[in-house]
Amino acid sequence: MPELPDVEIYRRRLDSKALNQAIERVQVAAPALLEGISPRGLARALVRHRFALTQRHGKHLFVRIDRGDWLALHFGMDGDLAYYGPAGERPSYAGVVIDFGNGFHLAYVSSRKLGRITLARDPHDYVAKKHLGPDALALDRKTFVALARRGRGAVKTWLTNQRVIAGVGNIYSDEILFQARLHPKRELGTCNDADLGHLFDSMRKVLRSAIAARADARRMPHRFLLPARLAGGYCPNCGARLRTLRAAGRTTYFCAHCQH
DNA sequence: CTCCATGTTTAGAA
DNA sequence: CTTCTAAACATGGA
Repeated sequence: MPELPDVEIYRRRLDSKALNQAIERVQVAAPALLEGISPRGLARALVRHRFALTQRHGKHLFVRIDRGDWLALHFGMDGDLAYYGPAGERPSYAGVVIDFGNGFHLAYVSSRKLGRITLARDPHDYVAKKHLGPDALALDRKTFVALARRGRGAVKTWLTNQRVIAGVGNIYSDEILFQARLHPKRELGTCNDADLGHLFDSMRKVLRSAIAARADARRMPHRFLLPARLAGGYCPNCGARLRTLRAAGRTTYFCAHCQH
């Protein structure tokens, strides 16, 4: 699930539970998740330290290690963060488990192992190296419109390009375009100021609603596409059967009647 | 067995 | 150089 809203939920979970606890041990069950650092190196960076604060940029989560670097987490297609106590059970597919002095644990969970864990000097440095665009929720309307004016091609491809704007992926781009009533393949160059303003508003509304719904489609407003898509099929606006196409290399759901 | 999946990177084509 | 597509990554589920 990990697009911007999901990662924001992970960030808040870590923030409310796992800060300022002494790290006693780091177990790496899936070394393939680590990028540019060995299991021993990761343990050396973390053990006897504490997490001080968190930060998020797009789909990337950063955790400041006191008197040290930042832990940078990306979650791929199915990554998750689980926090559990002494009585809790280690989740399946826990690739990295951090044990705290209070008996609690933080686990990076992923079966497909498409995410990555690494150390960064600081978030800014990491964002620059990855060529990430501005965070979707930190972006103001003027900058958004200016970026869009420079963009080319299908609006969905542009919106999901992390080098343009960081945080929007396949699932939420469908929701944003549905709310903005824009066809996923609509050429960006044919969008006027009203279209772009509407797109910006929809992006903020969708991302903020998703965070408020704890990134759970079942808790989202019933006028959203997401719950309908889970249920399997009809436009919550006009009732037409939803259609699919391929855009930006991925399956795209949309309403041909409402989106142009 | 086949196909598909919420992400990213890379190779190759146009 | 830009843009797009397909494949690859690893694995589970329908």
